[in-house]
Amino acid sequence: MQTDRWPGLELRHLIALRAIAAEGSFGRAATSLGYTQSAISQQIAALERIVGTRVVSRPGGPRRVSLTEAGRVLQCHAEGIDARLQAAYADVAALAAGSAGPLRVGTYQSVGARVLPTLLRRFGTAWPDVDVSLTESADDGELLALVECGELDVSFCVLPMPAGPFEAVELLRDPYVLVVPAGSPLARRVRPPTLSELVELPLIGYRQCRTALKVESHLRVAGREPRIVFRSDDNGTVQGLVAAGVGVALVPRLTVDASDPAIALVEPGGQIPPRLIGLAWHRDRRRSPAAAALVEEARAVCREFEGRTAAA
Amino acid sequence: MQTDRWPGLELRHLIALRAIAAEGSFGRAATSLGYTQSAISQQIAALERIVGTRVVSRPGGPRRVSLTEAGRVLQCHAEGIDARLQAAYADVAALAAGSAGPLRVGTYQSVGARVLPTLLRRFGTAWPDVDVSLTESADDGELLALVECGELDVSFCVLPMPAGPFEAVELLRDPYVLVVPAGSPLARRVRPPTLSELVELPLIGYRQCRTALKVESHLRVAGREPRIVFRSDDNGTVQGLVAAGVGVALVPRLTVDASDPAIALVEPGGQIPPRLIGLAWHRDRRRSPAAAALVEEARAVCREFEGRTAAA
DNA sequence: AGAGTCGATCATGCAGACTGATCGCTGGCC
DNA sequence: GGCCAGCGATCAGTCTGCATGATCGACTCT
Repeated sequence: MQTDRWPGLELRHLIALRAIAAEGSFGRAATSLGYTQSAISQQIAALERIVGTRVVSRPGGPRRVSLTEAGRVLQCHAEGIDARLQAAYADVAALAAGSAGPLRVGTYQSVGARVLPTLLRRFGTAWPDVDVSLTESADDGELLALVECGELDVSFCVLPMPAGPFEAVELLRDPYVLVVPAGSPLARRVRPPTLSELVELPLIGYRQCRTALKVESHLRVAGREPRIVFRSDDNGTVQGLVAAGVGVALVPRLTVDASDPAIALVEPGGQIPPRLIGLAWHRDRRRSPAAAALVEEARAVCREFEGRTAAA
Repeated sequence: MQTDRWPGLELRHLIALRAIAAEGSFGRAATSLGYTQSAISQQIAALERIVGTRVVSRPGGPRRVSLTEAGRVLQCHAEGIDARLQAAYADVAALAAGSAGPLRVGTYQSVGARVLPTLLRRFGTAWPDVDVSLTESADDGELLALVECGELDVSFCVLPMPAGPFEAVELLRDPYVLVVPAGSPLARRVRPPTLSELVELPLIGYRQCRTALKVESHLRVAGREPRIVFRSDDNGTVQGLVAAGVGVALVPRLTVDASDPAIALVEPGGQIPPRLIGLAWHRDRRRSPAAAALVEEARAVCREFEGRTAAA
């Protein structure tokens, strides 16, 4: 343990450092932690004595203090340690709940509608004791944040992931399709529309989805700004707007309910890279047998799913 | 910080837990930490009060204590936190040393002889202030352990790496070649020798190299046990033994000094996957500009190197 | 049954963490 | 230019709480 390098270092020192970084002042950090300014002053003094370097630069006078470079490095590691403690807490809590404990899964609409039903049904028969709880969000970054702080055990996500203490497996490649009204002339076309044709169309887009931004910037490569006539994060709404003739939508196939007679799907021409859907978990957390089984089951379900759509 | 989940938790509790896991007894853990048994007893009691679960199972009587499952989970996270603290220490120490500080690089013989000279020469002219110190080992696991505890900044390694808090880039693919004595009939063969022919030959192997084991098990697939007539970890020795006619050696091309007139190189037939050489660093440590530059320079050097050998 | 080993517990002593008050410094304001 | 407000450093005092040492109870092995 750190015994041999930084004897005397305590978590409370790192907590104080972090509070100072957040508040920009010893006094405010103190009140935010329920201490007095004097206590914080002494804690930082102790910390600096331990690490042997100044970690907070005090400009003097009524100016905000800031971390030195060493302080910033230290704070970064403090965040990592904090994350690890959160993971430990989540693990111990999960262990205390036992195998009957909840398995908390993050998901979003498209995955939820297509692969989750099958997955949950199969998993439920294999692990009847585990009760799965779902958390849905339109933005997978939000879900990953919950995974990071231990409030979710696994979560669907779009690959590549933002940086963080995560591990993930790729589940399936979800190609983009163009959703058009059923009667549209586009639906009868033989040649797929090119990227530059796509840019000309009135598009219905998402509001805050990370993948949607990527697709739009992809369209932008064609030279012109895509014309987004409406934004919604609800797949049903997007599809309904297309059916109503408001515009067309370039969306991952999984988000589409293909049985809707009011719309038709068109393969877009330009090579738009498919959306990669994965299943992610906390790198540093213990993988419970149930969670591991869920991941395996999800892979199996998605393999079948891809096989089916490829055959169709 | 953990303030909000486990108030009162201190590093010393985790240290005590770890000592108990290592020693198997409160008393021995106490003496190993310089405490009394009573103190350890109270620390574990406090820890269990904080996390809300028993973390050490005390069988009673003169039997070894052991960690409960929760305890083991906690200890695993404690190791991670310890590693993070070591990384923090290394980072702060490196920062204190300034840009003139040492850049400690782990390497092994073959890389050292072929790519390091060029790399160091170029890096030295670009970063004259940085003094690079080298640590050599025949086993890259040893080097990675030094990276993990912060005593090396970057290290060459063979991919895929053992698990650990590492990141790495692939530098080059190093194909295996068969080293035979210069006069050997093998050197004049047109068709490359097959795997099953290789197994028949007297082989000179390595002693403790992780990659060597992989190659030998690869040969074993051919059905028969390869006949290792001698083992050495020194590339020069291996090559000398081949030259002396003791046997032949199946080694990565980088380890061979091709200018030696006493030996000849033969392309082996069976598809032996090439050795992948990478450069690894600690995932959680700050990448100093010098270290990042070294990595980039190494990639450049190896790209050229591969181009040259591919052309030859 | 007795000896020996181990952890739990209790009273005690003490280090060190926090408090509250005070001082010195700096920048902004009149 | 002088005053004031805000900030951190410092110091003495208090008190929490950690470690100590002795003792007790539990258990195993002989």
